[in-house]
Amino acid sequence: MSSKAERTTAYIIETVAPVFNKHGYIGTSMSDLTEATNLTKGALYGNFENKEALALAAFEYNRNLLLTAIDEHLSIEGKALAKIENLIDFYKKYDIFTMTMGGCPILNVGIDAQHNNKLLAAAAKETIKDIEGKIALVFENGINNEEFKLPVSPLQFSKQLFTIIQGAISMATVTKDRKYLLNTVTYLDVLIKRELK
Amino acid sequence: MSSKAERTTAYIIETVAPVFNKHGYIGTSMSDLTEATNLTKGALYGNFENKEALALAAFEYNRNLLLTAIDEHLSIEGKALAKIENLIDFYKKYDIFTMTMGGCPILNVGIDAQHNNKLLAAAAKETIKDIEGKIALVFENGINNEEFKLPVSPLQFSKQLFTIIQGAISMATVTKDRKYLLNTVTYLDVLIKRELK
DNA sequence: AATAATTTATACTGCATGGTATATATTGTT
DNA sequence: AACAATATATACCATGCAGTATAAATTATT
Repeated sequence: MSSKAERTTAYIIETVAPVFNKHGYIGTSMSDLTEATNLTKGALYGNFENKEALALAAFEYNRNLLLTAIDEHLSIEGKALAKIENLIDFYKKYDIFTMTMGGCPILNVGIDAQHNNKLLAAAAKETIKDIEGKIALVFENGINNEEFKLPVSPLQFSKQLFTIIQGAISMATVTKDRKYLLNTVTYLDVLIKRELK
Repeated sequence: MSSKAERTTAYIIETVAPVFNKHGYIGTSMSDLTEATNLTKGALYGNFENKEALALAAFEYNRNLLLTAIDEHLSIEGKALAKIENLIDFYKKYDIFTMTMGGCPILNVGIDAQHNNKLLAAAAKETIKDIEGKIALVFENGINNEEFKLPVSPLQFSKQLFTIIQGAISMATVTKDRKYLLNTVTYLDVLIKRELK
């Protein structure tokens, strides 16, 4: 069983993660975190070196939640096209999925950290690369199994797909209107079936 | 001619605008602004009520730069399709266009202000609505002139177009890779011509 | 040119910030 | 159960924050 120390560290991370994701690195104060966790500064600084280490752990936590969900949706039984459609379907409720984490971590951290924290900005960028790679892998399998052909390389197609998805997330976030997610997803379903020949 | 006071107010806004856009509302301190403007707090508070009023004026300034550029690209001589293509072409160099303002104001302010400042968040949302309306108007004209037909309403098509564009901007921003803009624009050119029948 | 009005600079609030030193409490080990 | 090790709480830095009162300097008006 995990030690008490390990459990509080984990508790801190998961409690702190949505706070950082919502208010950003600079927008989150240490007292915001003591308030959220009901712990004192001593506890936080005993478990993490400083605010930056906390923010990085928080992002990594959200990032893993997201990557795990994507993996799950891409690893269902069936053909590559079904996996992709399943992933697209996941983004239909992406606002609900990201609700507990306080919004899309890639977008929030990626934009917030851009001019405020290099490590966080790099982590957001890396996460995009990871997701694009995961999607590209499924497209590759589809091609190898002679399921369909693509007009461009698997990675390029994956990038274009994720760009549109991320556009829907951005618009839905800024306008607080989930219709952007719904409409984009239905559009993507049509698009995918048309492009994959 | 404008008075000295009017000119300094304008000077403050245009100097402060990129600072706010880069570092966000909370991430920008009054001393950041005195440093950027080479003015003192007295001068800033003499021209603006508080930090929030400064941030709002700064966003409005960037917003107007953007809306003006969009208007210009949509008001060239010729058919509706040419106007749309001209707008899409504008976004190919959007990173360069937004460089002096420190990135896309809609995205930066829209995400940053989300949980930190209601007025700024509302302003970003409103700007999206304005842009969508402007694009939709062009599509409407194209339909009325029997230039083409659309699979959905002009506003809906405009929203879908802008969602993809904003996706490219988000991805290019977070990954610091302008290829997302270039590739998305070339993709949109194909898409538009295919959809407009 | 003299004066009134306005604008800017200076100096200063009170409060919040990230971080630390140390005392206290809790945990794990023998 | 006793003790050592570790984790947490408390109290405290120095610094930075938004904002203000007032003095100095600059405009604008007569």
